[in-house]
Amino acid sequence: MARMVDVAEKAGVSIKTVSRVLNNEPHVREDLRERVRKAAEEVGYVPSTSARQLRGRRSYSIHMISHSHRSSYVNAVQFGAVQACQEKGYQLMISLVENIADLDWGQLHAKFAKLMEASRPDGLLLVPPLSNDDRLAEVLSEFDVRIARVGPHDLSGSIRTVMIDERAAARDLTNYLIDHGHKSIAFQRGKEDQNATQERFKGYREALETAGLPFRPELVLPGSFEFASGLKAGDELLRRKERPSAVFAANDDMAAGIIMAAHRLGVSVPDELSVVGFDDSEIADKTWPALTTVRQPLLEYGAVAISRLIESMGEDDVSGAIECLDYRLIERESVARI
Amino acid sequence: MARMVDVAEKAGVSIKTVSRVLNNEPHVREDLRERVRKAAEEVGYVPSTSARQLRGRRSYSIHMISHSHRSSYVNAVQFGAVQACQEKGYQLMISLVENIADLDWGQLHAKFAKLMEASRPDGLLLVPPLSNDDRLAEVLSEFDVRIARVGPHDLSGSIRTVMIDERAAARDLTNYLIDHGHKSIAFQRGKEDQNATQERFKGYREALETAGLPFRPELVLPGSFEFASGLKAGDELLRRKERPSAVFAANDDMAAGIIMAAHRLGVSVPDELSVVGFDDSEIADKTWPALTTVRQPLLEYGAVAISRLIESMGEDDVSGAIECLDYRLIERESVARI
DNA sequence: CTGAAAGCGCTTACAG
DNA sequence: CTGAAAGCGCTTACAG
Repeated sequence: MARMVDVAEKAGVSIKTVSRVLNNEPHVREDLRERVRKAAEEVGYVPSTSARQLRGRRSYSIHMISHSHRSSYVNAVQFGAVQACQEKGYQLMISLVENIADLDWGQLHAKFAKLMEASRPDGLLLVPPLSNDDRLAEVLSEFDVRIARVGPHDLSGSIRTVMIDERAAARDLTNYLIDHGHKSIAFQRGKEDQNATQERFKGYREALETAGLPFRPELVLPGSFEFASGLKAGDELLRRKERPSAVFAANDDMAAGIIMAAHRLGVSVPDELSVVGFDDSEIADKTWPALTTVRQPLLEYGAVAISRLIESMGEDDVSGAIECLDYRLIERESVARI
Repeated sequence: MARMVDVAEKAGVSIKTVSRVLNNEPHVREDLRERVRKAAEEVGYVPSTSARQLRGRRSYSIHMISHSHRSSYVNAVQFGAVQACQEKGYQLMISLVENIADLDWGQLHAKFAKLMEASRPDGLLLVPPLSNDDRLAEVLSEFDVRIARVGPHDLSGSIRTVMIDERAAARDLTNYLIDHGHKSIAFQRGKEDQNATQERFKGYREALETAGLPFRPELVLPGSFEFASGLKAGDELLRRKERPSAVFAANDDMAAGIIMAAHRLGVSVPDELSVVGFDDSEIADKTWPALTTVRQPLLEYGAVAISRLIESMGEDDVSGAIECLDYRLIERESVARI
């Protein structure tokens, strides 16, 4: 393994000059710079991460904190994050932190203290539902790390956030149903402590209001973002005497559950019931009929959040800029014109 | 941040003694051991990973090499691996290596050389399809890392392997269909370069043979393990004049595709066509009807592979033990008795 | 059984 | 613009 001294020797300079060139620092003549780069290339130099970490007091790593592996949302964000990290010479580490609701403040603090001390990441990437947890945000503010989060947020807090305008997307999707002639549209909510639930619901209501359609509370169903809750809600809804002509489920998994409930009861989708979801997750094109939904740029979430995090490492700026990315309505086969 | 000297001072011993205690090395009196442990606890000592890495020439990290994030198989294995790593004080890093088939030997070697030099993992965890690539195995053997892989293998090579007996599982599943009265059973193959395809197919044939049923080549369909290939194969199969009463798809995603093809053509599942898959992946209980399949212990794959890898770090033993875990047949609603 | 010294490969702080 | 020295926090190799 080539070290810095080897490069320095080859180029006929001191190791400090090599360090300057390789870290893109100023105060090196251009010809020396060239010579060093060439020498590094020739000896096949790769910097030792552990030495940089030890002396530089930085870890060159970012920790993504996730609550579960059973989420295609999380996995897609992770993929984008891994790619961005690889490009910038950082490592992405994954930690699973389950059931934080069960921990009191002290336990939560201790858990993260241990995690931070063991790996000392330069940055943290939070994904839903952890990115929605105010208590967690408060705990983390006590540590010296940059944080970025992904997912919808109202409050312009002090944390860098990458998201889409979920309310606008939910409005668009509801309008799509209205444009197809639907006047009686049910809405299934997701978990109550997630901003996604609130934002998507607000978009739904706003679209109804703008179109002059009545909001009917009995058409709002509870949910948990899980497939099983869609199955249950669909079953309940479809056994009613008066059925809506369409359902907007707050995510695709629940929409898939509603579709399965319809199959079981012999209700034809979309002819007797139109269904739309949200996210465009794995299952969206594997239901029958395939789901009309909104695509979130999940890979981009990860990539953008990581990039901002790394860019901010040098700066003092800890302000919580919110970055809104583009979403897209994906038209498939689960909506009928009536 | 507490360092080793702080612990040593508190305990009234040298830092070498602290190092011995914390690394469970011999040659320390029990009372000193106790004193050091207590001191470490009191000052809240957490070892510096980078210092250990730098001096010890080990990274305390394991790299999981994966081809894609769009695989619930990979994600589940990863989850098990992360947990095992956390328990043993290791870090799991994730790298994505796409399209290695497009690279020649030199490029492949260069790609991995770069990856290994940048992060210097102590071990590598390979998952399908990368764990099936003989060329990759050859390239990796040139580096000084322990390797473990997950997934089916015939050959008792020189790489530690964690798997299930896929052939036996495929036999069981085929027998399940036969026991339900099916005599004409189609089989959809997966990707041809994966051992899973070969093993599952062999199990299917063996079961037919044992039951005295004829093997009919026209009932063997090509596939790629992807949902779309199931859709295509199902469509082709169901348009034939003579249809089998059951299909065994080499994984769940294809089985889900076949079910969708049936819905589209108005063929009732399972009444007119029974379908079984393999893996028990995310989609298996979200199809309609839900899939009868074989569950692989994916979390356990990750956990066991990581444990074996870490255990082997001290040893010289580089033999490629194969470890077979238990599988389980999951009965759902996609098979009819005829 | 215990410890003093050296050194892993870098970056920081300082000097010229 | 360039470099010699010190040191990050451990483990290795050696001595007693």
